[in-house]
Amino acid sequence: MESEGQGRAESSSSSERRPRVRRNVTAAIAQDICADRYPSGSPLPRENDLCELYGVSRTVIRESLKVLESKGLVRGKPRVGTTVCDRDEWNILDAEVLNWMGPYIKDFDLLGCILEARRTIEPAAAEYAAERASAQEIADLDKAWRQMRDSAGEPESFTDADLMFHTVLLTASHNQVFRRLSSAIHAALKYALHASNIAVENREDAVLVHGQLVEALRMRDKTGARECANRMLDLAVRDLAAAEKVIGRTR
Amino acid sequence: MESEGQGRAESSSSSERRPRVRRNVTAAIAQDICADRYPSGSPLPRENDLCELYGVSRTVIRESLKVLESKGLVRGKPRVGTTVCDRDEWNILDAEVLNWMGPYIKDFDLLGCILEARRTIEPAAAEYAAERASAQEIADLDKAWRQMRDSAGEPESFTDADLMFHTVLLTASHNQVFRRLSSAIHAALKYALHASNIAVENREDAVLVHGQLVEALRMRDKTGARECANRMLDLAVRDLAAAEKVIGRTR
DNA sequence: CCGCGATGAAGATCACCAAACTCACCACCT
DNA sequence: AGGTGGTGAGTTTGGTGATCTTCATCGCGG
Repeated sequence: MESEGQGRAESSSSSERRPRVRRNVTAAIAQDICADRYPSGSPLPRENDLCELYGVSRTVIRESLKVLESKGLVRGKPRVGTTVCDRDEWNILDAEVLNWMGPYIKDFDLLGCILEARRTIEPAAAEYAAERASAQEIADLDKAWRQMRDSAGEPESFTDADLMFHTVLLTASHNQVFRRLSSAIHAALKYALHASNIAVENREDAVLVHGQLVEALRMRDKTGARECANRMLDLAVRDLAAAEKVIGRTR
Repeated sequence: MESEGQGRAESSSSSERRPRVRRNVTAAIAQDICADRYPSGSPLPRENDLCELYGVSRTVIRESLKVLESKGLVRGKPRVGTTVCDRDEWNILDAEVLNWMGPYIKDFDLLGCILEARRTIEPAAAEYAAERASAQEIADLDKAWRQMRDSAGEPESFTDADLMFHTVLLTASHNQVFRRLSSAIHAALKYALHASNIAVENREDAVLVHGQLVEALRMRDKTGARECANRMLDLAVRDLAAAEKVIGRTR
């Protein structure tokens, strides 16, 4: 109607083509939920209000809510409204959810759980990878490792390489469950590693162990791979603890 | 033959009396995809055609497609069409997806992967459960175990109890990732156990090991719990192999 | 061979209708 | 007279269909 605000003709001209209005709206609502703007257990505004709040039509809002519902973030009951689900009903194994939560993960509890899971899963994945990884995958791991080695002093690059390393490792396990888990954990890892890299300055030991793991995979040494993964995770535990201390002190 | 298959009506919540047309449509499309009616990599019919195929309006179709897209089953490109994603892009860690796939899991590869993952995860979860399980959770496990013990000859009841047992076990680990995984694996397990219970007649050993696990948890015996879980999974491996042989012969 | 427009399909909005849940009000019973 | 219970209006989500916009694609013509 009158107030528009819905960039109709001008906004689509040159700057950003946005065929994805809905995607942004979904993310926006999700992030508002993650940021506790809409606290757990309480109702969301009415759909019509959400339309105005986010400046889109009700159809878009509804599609977004359906997606959010399918990921367990909210539960829409027929004529009573949409309420935010409790955090442990969220599908935290979904990459998108984790991405939305990422910046707002305040409790180290979740990061701890993920680390615990990694501690369980990655050694096994490394072992499977030792017998199943393709040459290409080993090469990718090696490439990621070299990037880690060469990017001392560049936390950005280091984190990227680290992420790549773990993603490829899980993929190389050739287990569909682990593979999927990797894409989910990727998101959480991004923030955990970021925190770690802030807190920990000395990454040489991590580089060393990662390199040994690649070597073990190359040798198809299952037990060696498992041990390397274990040592890698020992370091991760240490780093998370350090990060927790730093972050905890900061706030 | 062609339609329905919808009969398995949500074992989850009790008063599930939501009219929910869209939910059914989403499931219908998803199951058609899982049944390879729309093969991987090929385009879905146009949205307007889907409207007629499933007898609903375009809005409902679109909401369904958005949900499906958010779970990685399909990928909608702006003005090109919606295509079915490759199977390994599907979010198989999503309970709904697994439920849709369930009846159509034809490759024992996925079941094998899940079993592999369980072999990795459940012993660790058992160990964590040994130190963290609440009295209530142990009681629930005990209850599930007794139901297993007492339902010899009733595969239905036995499977239910078995499912309950593993779900509670994962929950009792008090690790959010495992917990979430449990609700996902639950769906797959349902079909795997069903197959196993058909193929294997003697469940006494399974009952025995499950009982020992409960006992270990009660004693807070971490290594004992881990060992029991390992033995449990040895049986599961055996059972899946047996099931594979039987099913493989059947078709 | 290149560009230009026609075509077509998805993205997005709007205006409805339908169903059912809420709540307040009012009548009826104790 | 006061509490209980039914009823009806209003509200809110579920669902439909028409309409407009925006581009990707393809074929035609310069």
